[in-house]
Amino acid sequence: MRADARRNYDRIVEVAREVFREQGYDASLDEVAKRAGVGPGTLYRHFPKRENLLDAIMQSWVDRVNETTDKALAFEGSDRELLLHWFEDYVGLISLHKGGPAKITSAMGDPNSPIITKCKVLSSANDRVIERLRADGALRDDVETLQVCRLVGGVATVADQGSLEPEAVRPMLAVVVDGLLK
Amino acid sequence: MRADARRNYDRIVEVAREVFREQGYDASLDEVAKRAGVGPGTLYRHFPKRENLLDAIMQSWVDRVNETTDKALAFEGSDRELLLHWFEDYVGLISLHKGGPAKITSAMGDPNSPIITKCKVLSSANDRVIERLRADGALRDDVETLQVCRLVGGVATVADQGSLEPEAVRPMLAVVVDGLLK
DNA sequence: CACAATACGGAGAGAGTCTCCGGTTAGCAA
DNA sequence: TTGCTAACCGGAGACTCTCTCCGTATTGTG
Repeated sequence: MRADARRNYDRIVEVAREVFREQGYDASLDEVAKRAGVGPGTLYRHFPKRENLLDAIMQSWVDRVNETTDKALAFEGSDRELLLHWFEDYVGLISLHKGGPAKITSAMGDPNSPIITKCKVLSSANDRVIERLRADGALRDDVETLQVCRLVGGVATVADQGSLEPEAVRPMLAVVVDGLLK
Repeated sequence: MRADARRNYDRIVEVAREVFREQGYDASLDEVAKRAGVGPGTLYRHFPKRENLLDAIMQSWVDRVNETTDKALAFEGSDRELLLHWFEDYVGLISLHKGGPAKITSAMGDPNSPIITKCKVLSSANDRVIERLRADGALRDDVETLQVCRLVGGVATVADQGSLEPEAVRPMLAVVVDGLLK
């Protein structure tokens, strides 16, 4: 990759992160290009689809997912509390910007999504927590990771679209937790 | 309302129902107008916002909600089965077209939404079921209707956006049911 | 049958997406 | 340094969708 291309690529990602945070995932890409000081052509060459841009934005986010999971697993307390905290973390992780929870959760089941590798990261993280609980014998038998991701993703999506406070989200997550544990 | 206005109004609603079913809630409104044989001006005069059109579409749907609720309450079986069946019905009721679950569920908490009266209908229906279970002493103490609507709406939203089969949705609803019952 | 009042519809402004291609620049070889 | 070429840039513009404005047409009434 040529140096000027790299420069533009990085700048676009940086600006897009900012714009998406301000205006949500539906923000105008031409505005992103404008703010990054490049033409629309440059943006669309680097990121043919909106989701390719999202994928690039989420590159650095992977580390945060893993760190968060480590901390969640190191938690000392009841299984119930552990799972509830993890779900709250999970919601936080996918709520990067307005529209994020829906986008990420629906990409979860689509092998052709440009952000599928990011979904895999998240799914694996969730799996670590689930397996830990399963090993404790705390979980119901028929629970699978994808299902859990969808359930918690659903709560996050509703919270995102209804601009709910964390205090309104917790009780919903608690219901899911209770439904999953023995 | 003048006769020609009434005619156009009805025709637009009828066509919109069809177009939304075919293409989802994001369908072009100009296309709706075109198919209804009216100009865009006419459509936007009757329905200033997309949601006003949705509200009109859902007018006849109210009866179906009430009928479905009656049937659900007449169910003879365990509380768990009753609630699971009701949730499946609920998902079906809000899955009128692609984008429906998200739209309806997020309008649930917004008093200014044009479809708020429809949300109230749904919320009341859900309340009837919840209260019946509460009277049986089957429910946890801190359960409230709005929360339940959001939880099930979240599942429906995820299912809608991921084009999930009913067989994939049922286990998720079962988790919610187990989390709500004592 | 005439005449308000009401409603129609399409041209077009504005915003967003995305492409195409003439012009520019980086990086390398001499 | 200079010159060359592959790689890259950027913006004009085609297309789509939303929504408005206003001259024209239709309805229902006195």
